[in-house]
Amino acid sequence: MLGATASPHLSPPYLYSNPYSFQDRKQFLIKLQKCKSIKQAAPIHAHIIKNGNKNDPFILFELLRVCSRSCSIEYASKIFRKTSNPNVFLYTAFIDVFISSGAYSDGIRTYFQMVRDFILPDNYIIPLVLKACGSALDLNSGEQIHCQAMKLGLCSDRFVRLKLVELYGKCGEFSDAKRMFDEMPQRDVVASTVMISCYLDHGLVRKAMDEFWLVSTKDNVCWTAMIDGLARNGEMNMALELFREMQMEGVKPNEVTIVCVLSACAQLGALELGKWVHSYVEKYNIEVNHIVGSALVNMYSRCGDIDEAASLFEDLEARDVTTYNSMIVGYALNGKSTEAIKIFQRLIRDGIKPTSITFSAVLNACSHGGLVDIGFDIFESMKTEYGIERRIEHYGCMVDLLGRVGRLQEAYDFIQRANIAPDNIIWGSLLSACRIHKNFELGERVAKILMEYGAADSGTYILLSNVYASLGKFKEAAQVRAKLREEGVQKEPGCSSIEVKNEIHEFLLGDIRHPEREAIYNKLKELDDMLKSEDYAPETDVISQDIEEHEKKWALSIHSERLAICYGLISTKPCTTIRVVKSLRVCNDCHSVIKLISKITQRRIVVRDRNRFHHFENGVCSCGDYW
DNA sequence: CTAGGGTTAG
Repeated sequence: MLGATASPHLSPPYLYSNPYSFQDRKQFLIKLQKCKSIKQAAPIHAHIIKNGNKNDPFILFELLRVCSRSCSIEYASKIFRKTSNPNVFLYTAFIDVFISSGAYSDGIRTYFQMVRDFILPDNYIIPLVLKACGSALDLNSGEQIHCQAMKLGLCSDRFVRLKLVELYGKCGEFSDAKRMFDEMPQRDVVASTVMISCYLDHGLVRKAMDEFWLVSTKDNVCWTAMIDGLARNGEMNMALELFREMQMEGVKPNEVTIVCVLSACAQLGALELGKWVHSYVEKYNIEVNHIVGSALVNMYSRCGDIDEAASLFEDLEARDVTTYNSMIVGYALNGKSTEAIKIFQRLIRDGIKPTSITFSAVLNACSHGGLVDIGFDIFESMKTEYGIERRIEHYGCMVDLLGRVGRLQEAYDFIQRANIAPDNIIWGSLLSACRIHKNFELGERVAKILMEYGAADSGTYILLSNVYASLGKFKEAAQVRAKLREEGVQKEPGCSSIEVKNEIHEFLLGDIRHPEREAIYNKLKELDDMLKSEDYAPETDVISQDIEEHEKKWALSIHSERLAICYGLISTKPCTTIRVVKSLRVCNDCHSVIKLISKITQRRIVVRDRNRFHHFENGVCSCGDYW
């Protein structure tokens, strides 16, 4: 490899003629086992070659293991290509390099190559490649390997079975998965966890739960898988409930559990519970590695406590690019554009390589802050300075940025000029800008482009119908709504939630399920009357046109965020901040009303919508009325 | 003399 073998006087004629070689060989093996990266291994490798051990299969095996740890496919391929007659061990190690780098199909291909070369698979390599088939959702290869395992009599092996369950489960073949699972001699917690995770991956929450309760000794991984899966399926409250139950059962959460629970808190905006989890981390000495650190920063910023997020970020011992990303996203979400850019600059100064996500975050911050020039500088630098491919979401940020400051025609030209095919999100954001800046001519042009797409989501349709409504073109607005219905695009129900005394209360449009509904609606009425004296006129144009005007007003005032705020007003102490999380974007009318409510009640109201935070204080919103 | 469970943030 390094050309050292060319000089015969450097290599002994026989492999172990050097009396020190045996000793050296053992040392090499030990040293390689300790290597975390190929960089650390390179000098040892050079030494190995000089010493004449370079064809030793055990040494080669350890070298390939190092490649696995540092995802060095190229280095591994070079080594492997030079081995003559690789055995099943070397194949296993080599394939593992592909799989741990995420190159599943290359791993699977190499396995079939091995079989063609008449090397018999063993009970180690079969589970390895089955795992790859599962991860790549390659059912076809998986079934072939299943057959081979049967012919070789390996199907009774516990690990083979585990991976068969995983393969079929991940591919959604639940009857096969269940059969593999049930045929296992004793159902163990690991196999159950695999089944549960697979159900949850496919949204089968009920089935996962049933299986979960059947596990007699649930360990923390099993609990974690269930908690995380619930959160991923939008069952945030159930996830947190299970977390409490886990502790009552005396099962100690690990780092992963903490990360999953923090993520659920972040999504829910459950600040109090998030804080509690944070104190739990400190109390039980759970290691704040960079993943836990990022999750904490993320939780605080998504719960609207950006100051706490920032001070935590400063105190972290382990920071990597994702930690920085979380902080940038946090500042952007909370409307602190300059701070976001400062973190970005610090990241660069600290010599960390930014990722595609870093740029989405920082460009998003520029867009929220209307920082056009800085935004374009950073956008340009992506390719020229950092060699990162600019993707559709980055172009989207730029369109957003131009749109926000009202440079609509430029935004349109930018889309036309971009060497990337615009999607409906990009057109949608321009459409939204046209509506806010009341450029209906361009708005309609964009609307027509969007209609041609056909594949628009419910948000796009609603935006479109709102533009028509604003133009007074009610017939077209109605047509869009009709099209929405006829194409079966589900309008996602808006849901707002508020955390009061460690409990999350959820409200839908016009919700009357809450036990304190009467007090809530009384408050709503009371505020409504006060608003009248504040010269407030509802913006009913955002409501579909097939209902009466007075009904429209009512439809607006029972928007979920108002119900949540009213509940906050009656259930929390005066002067405390009210924090509400909404699943959709805040509508224009609610935005103006909440501004007024913050003024009338002298409360700080923090609303997180689908895209960002609105910090309302004394009649003003941090978003500057553009979102 | 070589090796293998299930659950992590944006």
